[in-house]
Amino acid sequence: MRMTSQREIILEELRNTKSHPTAEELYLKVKRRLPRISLATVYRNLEKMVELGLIQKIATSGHQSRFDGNPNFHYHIRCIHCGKVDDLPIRPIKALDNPENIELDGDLGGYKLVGFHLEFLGVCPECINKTENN
Amino acid sequence: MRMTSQREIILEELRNTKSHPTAEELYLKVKRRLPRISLATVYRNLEKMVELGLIQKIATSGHQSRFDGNPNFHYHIRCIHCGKVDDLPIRPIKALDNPENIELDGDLGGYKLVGFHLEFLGVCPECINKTENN
DNA sequence: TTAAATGCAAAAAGTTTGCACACGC
DNA sequence: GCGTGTGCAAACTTTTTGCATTTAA
Repeated sequence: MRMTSQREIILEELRNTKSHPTAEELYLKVKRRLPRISLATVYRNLEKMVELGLIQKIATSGHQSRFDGNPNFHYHIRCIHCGKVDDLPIRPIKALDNPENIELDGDLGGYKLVGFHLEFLGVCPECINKTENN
Repeated sequence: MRMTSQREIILEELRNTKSHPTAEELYLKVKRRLPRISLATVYRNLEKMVELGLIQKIATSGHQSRFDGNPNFHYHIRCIHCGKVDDLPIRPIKALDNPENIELDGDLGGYKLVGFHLEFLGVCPECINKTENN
C-alpha cells in the first residue's frame, strides 16, 4: 500500500476520535487539513484499511456505516435516537465467544457457522436529556 | 388500518415464504397477482406492518433490508456470500435474554441499555457448494 | 363522504465508479 | 517510468416523498 498524505491523515484523524464517525463526518475533519480531498477518496481508503484490518467498519443496520480506528474486538452500543455509536467496555460473553459454544436446539439448515454480529442498543446521555426536557 | 387488496396480498405473500425477501423481491412476487402495484406501496405497507408488530424488519448491515412474516422473536443467520437470511432454531442465549443479565466490566458511559441486536453469520448450503466446486 | 391508501415519477441519501491527471516508489 | 491513488462528476442502489387520483369504511 502506497503511503499518501490522504491515507495518513484519514487514519490519523480516525484514531484521534473517540466517536465512531461516518465517512462523511471524517471527510469533513480531514478536509480541514487537506482542503482538496474528495469524499470518494475517504470511502476508498476506509474500505482498503478495513480489508487490511487496520480499522473496523460498523455497518449499522439501515443507517450510514461508521468507522472505528481501533481494530481490536470490542462491543459497541448504538443510540436508538441519534444513531451515535460508542464503545461498550463489557466482558466478552461466554456463550458467544466461540461458535462452538452456541447451544443449538436443532440443526443449522446446512449453514456453516462463521461468527455473529452483536450490537447493543440504548439511549445516549444527550438523548436521555432531550427526552427528559420534553 | 384500512384493508386494501395490496396490503392483504403483500402480507399473504410474505407469510407464504420461508425465505426473508427484500422489498423488491416481494414486490416482484406480489406484482404477479397485482400487476399495477408499485414498489412504493410495498415499502409503505411493510413499514406500517413493522410498526404494528405484524412482521419483522431485518435491517442487515450494509445490504437491503429483508422482511420476516413471523413476528415472534427468533434468531437469524445471514450468508456472508450471497446475503440470504434464514431462521436459526437455537435456544435463546441466557446471557442476553435480558439487559440486566449482561455482565459489565465498567460503566455504560451514561447510556440507558435498551436491548441488543444479534445476528449470526455463516455460509449457506448453496454457497458452500459453489465454493467447493471452484 | 372523506380520510387513508395508491401509482407514478422524481428526489433523497449513501456509496461506488469511470476517467484523466498526479505522484509515490 | 510504472502503476497506484486522487479529484471530480456522474452513476448507482435503496428507500422516501409529493401529488393527483382512487378506494374502503
